Amino acid sequence: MIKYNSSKIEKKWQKYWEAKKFYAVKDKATKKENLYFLVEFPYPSGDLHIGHWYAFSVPDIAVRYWRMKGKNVMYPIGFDAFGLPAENAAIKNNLQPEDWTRKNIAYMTKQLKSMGAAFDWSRAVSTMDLDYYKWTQWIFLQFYKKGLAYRAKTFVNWCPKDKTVLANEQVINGCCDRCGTEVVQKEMFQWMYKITDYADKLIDDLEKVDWPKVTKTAQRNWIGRSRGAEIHFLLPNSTETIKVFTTRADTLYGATYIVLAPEHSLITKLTKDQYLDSVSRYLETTKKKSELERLGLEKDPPSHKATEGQGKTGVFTGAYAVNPINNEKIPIWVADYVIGWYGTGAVMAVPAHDERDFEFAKKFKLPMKQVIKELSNMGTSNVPSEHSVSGDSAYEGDGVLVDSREFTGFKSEDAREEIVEKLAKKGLAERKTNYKLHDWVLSRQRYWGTPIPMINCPKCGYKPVPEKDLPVKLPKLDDYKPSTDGRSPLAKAKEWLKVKCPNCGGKAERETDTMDTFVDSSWYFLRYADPHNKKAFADSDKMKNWLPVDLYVGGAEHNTMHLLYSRFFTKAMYDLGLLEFNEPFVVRRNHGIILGPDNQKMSKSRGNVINPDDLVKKYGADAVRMYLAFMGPYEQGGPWNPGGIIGISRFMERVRNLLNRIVKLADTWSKNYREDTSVNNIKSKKESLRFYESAEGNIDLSNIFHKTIKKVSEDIEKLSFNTAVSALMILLNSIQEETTDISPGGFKVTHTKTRGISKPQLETFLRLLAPFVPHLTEELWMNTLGNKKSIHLEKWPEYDPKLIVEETIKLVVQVNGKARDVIEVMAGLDETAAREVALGSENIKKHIAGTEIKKIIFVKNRLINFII
RNA sequence: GGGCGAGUAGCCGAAUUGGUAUAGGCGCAGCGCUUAGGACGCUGUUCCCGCAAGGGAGUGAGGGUUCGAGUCCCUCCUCGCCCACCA
Repeated sequence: MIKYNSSKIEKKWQKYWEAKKFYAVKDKATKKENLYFLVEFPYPSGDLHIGHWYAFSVPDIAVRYWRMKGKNVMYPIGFDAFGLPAENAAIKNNLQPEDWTRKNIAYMTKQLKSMGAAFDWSRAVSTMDLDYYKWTQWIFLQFYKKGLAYRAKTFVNWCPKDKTVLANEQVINGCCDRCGTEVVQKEMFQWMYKITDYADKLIDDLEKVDWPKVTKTAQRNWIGRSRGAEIHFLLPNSTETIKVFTTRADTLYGATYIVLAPEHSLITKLTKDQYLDSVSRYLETTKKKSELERLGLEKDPPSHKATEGQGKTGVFTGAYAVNPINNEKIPIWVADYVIGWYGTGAVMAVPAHDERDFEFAKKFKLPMKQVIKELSNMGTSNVPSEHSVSGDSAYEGDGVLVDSREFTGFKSEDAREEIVEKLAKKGLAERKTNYKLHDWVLSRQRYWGTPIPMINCPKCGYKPVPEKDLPVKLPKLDDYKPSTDGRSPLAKAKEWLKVKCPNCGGKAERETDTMDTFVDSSWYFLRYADPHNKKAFADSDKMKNWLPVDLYVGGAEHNTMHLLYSRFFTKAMYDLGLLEFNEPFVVRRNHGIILGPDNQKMSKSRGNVINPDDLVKKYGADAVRMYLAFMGPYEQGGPWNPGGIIGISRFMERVRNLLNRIVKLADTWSKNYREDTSVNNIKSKKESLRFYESAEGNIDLSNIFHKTIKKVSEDIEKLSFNTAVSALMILLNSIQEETTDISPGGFKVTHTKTRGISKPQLETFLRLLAPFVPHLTEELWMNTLGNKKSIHLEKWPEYDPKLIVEETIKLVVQVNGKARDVIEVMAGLDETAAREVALGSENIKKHIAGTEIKKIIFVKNRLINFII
């Protein structure tokens, strides 16, 4: 056999497909429905890892399948080119970020092409291209006009190492998600996107999309909608009130003190003189605390366990507030367990019914008052509650109110309504919904990003760059390193900085912050529909052809970042009349992560990194693709099994040998021996030939063929690639059992079972394999079988439901639920006949002998169960 | 602490949704390939008793529902991911 030179053959076909422009999809194809399959575009880190292969080459199977099914499938690719890692790497290597990134893009493009995926390179976009970020800026301006982009002073997450602000979503356990440095809180002026305007829609519209449950719940929790009320606590001798947010107005009678976050604006005003010292000391210490310390967490990132016994801290202000429901005077404390930015930054503490308040009250010996009783204790009010105040925990559940004047006896859910209602009439409360979601801080004090198209005029303030002046080009800077003062490096571009105010024409300066990379990637999927448009981010007719995205495959790490931002962009652009849909991705599927062979996350320091280039060199791209599809459920990922890929390699070799043998045999025989009856073994050889040339093929194989077509089709549609590969292996096993086996030296028939396979059947087999191993099947299709047109332009085989129906089935015969025999019977056998057959079995007779059959359970075409 | 998911052979994993548990692959073992070679072919491969026929046990642990449970319900254990003082 000729050795299969995978790298040579794969390159050959990649060039052929590219030259023929197979994958450059037209916006419209006659009589073909458009499908838009999207994978998350890669960050140009410089090297394609196995995870990229998993993310891109496996969905490519579905892309190729749907193309063969007659759809016009767009499968675009691009680069998320701006961002911190590129800039940091460039600093390290003493290069310009642009040069570093362009070099990586060039190299990764080469690597990506080696996958043999059906990417449409003619639509490739890169977020660092002027043509692209012009529109990132343009969209910013549209948002700005509608008040969806604004500048404000706010507490932000500041990474001291990367010297930039981070969005909330980019802070993991109080640390920078890029470098792991502990984040500090800083109050700064920042540009923000008003994503909070869309909080409700972002939650409610999750109903409309087919997304993984985890992603949906992650988004719901992240947005964190909670419905409750704001209650006003009065300050004696003052017109001011302290507003607190609560979801538990039913516990209002149990409020025994008020807690203000250290950031609360009223603290200095209301603190009594003799407490000023201790309060200001407390504020100082909290300021110095990191997020982690404030949470009472250990600093060690791996554990992050709550430190035992450390407990809560706080200080009394000397002031009191009046509970509006019962006019009780309760003390006002300051404690950092209350978060400044959430709700009103103040809470009413109900230690009897809230764990945190309980802990605090216990430590500072503050009173506790039980006002809720568990429902199970109803009617037995003399029995002390299990969760009495003197216990060691608070009762946080709903129940029945006690000690709450006219509301005593109310159920929690009713009391919540009634109490707020009563106070609202006096203007002392209002219903309120709060969200955990913050506005999205989009400005970054770094160089390598999209410049924010704003101008700061000393007279007129911030003014947008006129649209005609877009793009605001990112200037080349010799020293682009971040500065310690928090000012963006762009401030160093002295000439670039100077600009006329669009309002008054006076001297002004450009905004020097750049945008978060997540802004760039929040709309890239729109650009693919019309990537070369000079007049708009995308033409609306072209968008109609493709959008919204039909299937978006990517990693679960984007659940609360990219996927949330993209949805916000889509909704905001929809409201601006720029889009005709308000959800960007109809179907979303998360892929798993490939771990190292040691079941650990791949990392250089662990030395468990699998390099796809080496694998491609050794086994070929086809084998790598197919193995990744085969190794397990796609959503699950899992450890890389170094031995496993050999199985795929063997499978491919068997396919090759099968084709080569049969074609060679057929050729030789049709040329030399068709009419010759004198040669030994002529019968079986002739029979093989007859099968090969017959149109209907081997009837004995048609059942397995049609079953496989059905199975593989359904599995690909479900993205259940591993079981699809399995089915193909089973098919090959069946074919080989039924086919001529020839030794390499000659035409010796070694098996008696030989029945042969027809050319149409072989071709069907290759078509089924084409999405999985595009290069191998193309080689066999065009070279071995001599077809003129590419297999990737072929139609996907259809199955005939009639040929899937089994003639016989295996009837399982059970006695008392235990399988005792399996009998092959005609399909569709009814109970009476089945019982007769089953009772004929010796083994069944043995088990039933001497007893009476009490009951028979019969499942057609499956089993019969005798209960004795 | 909360949420979600998972646990099946030596390993990766299947299982028509409640109907023969372990398909397919890896690994391992045996045999074959009238020249070698293997990324070749065939056969076997859950455990225990048995020459075999056959029987018993068996899907993290324990219990339940059912003629029948990997699948449904309850309790618990382990692992993974996400969130986390959000009032």
